[in-house]
Amino acid sequence: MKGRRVSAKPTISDVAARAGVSKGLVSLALNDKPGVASATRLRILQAVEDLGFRASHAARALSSSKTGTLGLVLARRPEMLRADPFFPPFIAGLEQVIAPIGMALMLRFVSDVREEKQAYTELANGRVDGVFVTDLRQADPRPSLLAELRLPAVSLNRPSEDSRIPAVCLDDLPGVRTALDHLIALGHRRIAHVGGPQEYLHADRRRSAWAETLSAAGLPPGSWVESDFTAAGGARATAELLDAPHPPTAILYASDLMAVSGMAEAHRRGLSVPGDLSIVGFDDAELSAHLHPPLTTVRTDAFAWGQASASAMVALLGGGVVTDVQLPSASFILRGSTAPPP
Amino acid sequence: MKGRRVSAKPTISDVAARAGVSKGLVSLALNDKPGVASATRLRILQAVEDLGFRASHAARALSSSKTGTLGLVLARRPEMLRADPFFPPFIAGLEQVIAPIGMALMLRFVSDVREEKQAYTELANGRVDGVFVTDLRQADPRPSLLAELRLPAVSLNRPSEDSRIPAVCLDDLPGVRTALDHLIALGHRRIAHVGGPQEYLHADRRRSAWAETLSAAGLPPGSWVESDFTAAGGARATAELLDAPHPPTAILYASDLMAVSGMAEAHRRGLSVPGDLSIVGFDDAELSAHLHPPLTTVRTDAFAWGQASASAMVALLGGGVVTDVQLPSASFILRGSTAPPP
DNA sequence: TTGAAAGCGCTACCAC
DNA sequence: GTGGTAGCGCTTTCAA
Repeated sequence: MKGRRVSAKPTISDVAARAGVSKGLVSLALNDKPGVASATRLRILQAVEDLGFRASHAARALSSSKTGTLGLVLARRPEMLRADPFFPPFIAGLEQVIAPIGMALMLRFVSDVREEKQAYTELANGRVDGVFVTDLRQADPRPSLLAELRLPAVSLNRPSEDSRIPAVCLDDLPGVRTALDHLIALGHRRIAHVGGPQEYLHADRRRSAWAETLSAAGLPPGSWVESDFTAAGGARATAELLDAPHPPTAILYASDLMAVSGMAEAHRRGLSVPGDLSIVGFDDAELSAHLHPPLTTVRTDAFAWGQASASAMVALLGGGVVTDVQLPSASFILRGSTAPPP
Repeated sequence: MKGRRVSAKPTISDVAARAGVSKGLVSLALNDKPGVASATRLRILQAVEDLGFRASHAARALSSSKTGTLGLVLARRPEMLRADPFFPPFIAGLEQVIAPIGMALMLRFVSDVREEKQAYTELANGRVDGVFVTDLRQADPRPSLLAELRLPAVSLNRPSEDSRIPAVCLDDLPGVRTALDHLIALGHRRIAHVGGPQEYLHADRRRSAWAETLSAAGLPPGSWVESDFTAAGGARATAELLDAPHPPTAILYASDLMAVSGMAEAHRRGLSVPGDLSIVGFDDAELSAHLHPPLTTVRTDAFAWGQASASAMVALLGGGVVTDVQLPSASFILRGSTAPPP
């Protein structure tokens, strides 16, 4: 027999039949579109309720060519991802704005550029409506790839090259400048830097802000080493800096993780922090405020960044003209790991 | 005119036309199904290549009722998520097995049980083919919800209640037992515990393993406090333990994050670690090996857990009979934060 | 305001 | 082996 199978999910046709209207009307009512008499609308909504109807995403995606999902592809080595304090709150911020409007996030982890390209290509193929571009790199291939793929995108900060991708910007510089000004005011003259891979725009920018602030203050160029955002890397870089003939009295790190392992390296050498060596991190990780001494650092609001990025994406997909958004800059968090030089 | 629009994505019909065959055959060829002459198959593949054709996910999902996506919903407070060392490698493990077969992961963050239920309900509605159930809780509502939703699932460890959900199990106990045996062998008699929220099965199990091992060794019950997996919580719990009339000489924590902030709390009180207080964490976070002293801890292979979970899911969706999988147990990592009691 | 019907781009079934 | 055709469950015209 052709009757309603016992436990099959109700379809829009079932709703239409029960409400005594056509499928088309049900569709209009469900999507809050105009042109449905309110009595009819009520009847339809009642039928939806009675049947426990929920529209199929797949069907909706096919006929409207909107998936209701957004993509985030993360290209990083596992160790770098492991302790990254940025993405959890960033994603939470995204979710806070997209979940209420029925959208969801698709996540991809990739380990090299080839996989990355493939991931975007697959996502562009009817899996997502748009993607967030994070961790901008030098000569980043993604803006042009995404343009080619015609995949809407929102980027975190502005890519170096021109592109039509709207950007949600958050300036790290004020935070690191304030940190350095504080160190300089304390009397430090040899302030070193442990940076992230300079391939990343943000790592490069933090390093140049450091260099420029030193120079603006009339100090000689400081020493620095390019590290990799891992704990091991931070310790190694710190050792290298401390082994130099004229070791620094303060070190600015591009991440809290590296700063903390750098602090441990200093302790291992019998140096006290901040007595013998001042340390400034970057990120304000969950742990940082609870260390001994608590870590002086620079904070970036990843949650707000997520919210703003998601809002920009929603506006973009809605066909709006999206202009760049500027978020409050990174801020300096003064805690206990900085003091006058010995 | 009705011709091919200049830049529209090619469809399966375009491929069929170019190869001079029917859509059905193209579908068979694309999905490696039998019944296509190899010469024909070659011709089809060539046409696919020429046109740069990629099958639409939405269309495939609708007609096959398989989305090719898997869901992961994380219900936790933002602070707990922020520094969680488990999910990044777990997700990387999932990706390693699902990405090569064209599947992707959909992520949802929710903050309470109501949102959680809604998230699963939405995912069940044609957004994913199955979900991973993590962070099992006491009287967890999810097994029955998922059964009701008829949403295939794989859980990490076995829910307390009976359920047909296949589980991928990893036993924490051996790791914590070995850790305690080590402490006991060192001469410790007052070994305290800072646990996670006991609502979580894994937190509860770690606590009972601690209690049982003490008792099995003939020691009196130790003191413990229920904390929340945050750095602040770990420090607070440690202070409470240390303020007691007979403070412990060693503390076993349910997470590295709590252990590290506990260590800082000890330092703040002028206690040396491990001289005055021995500390054992749980997780082996990225930072832990690079602390001073390096943290003795218990390690769980989250990446392997992800791989195994994904494999179980693939088998489950493939219609196979999936039996529980047992992974190697958590292992004890002896480093520098443990020593004989003062 | 409403109904009927034509797709969206695939998969799957049934003939030949 | 292969071609035709009927859906999958929606959205979106176009008439009425």
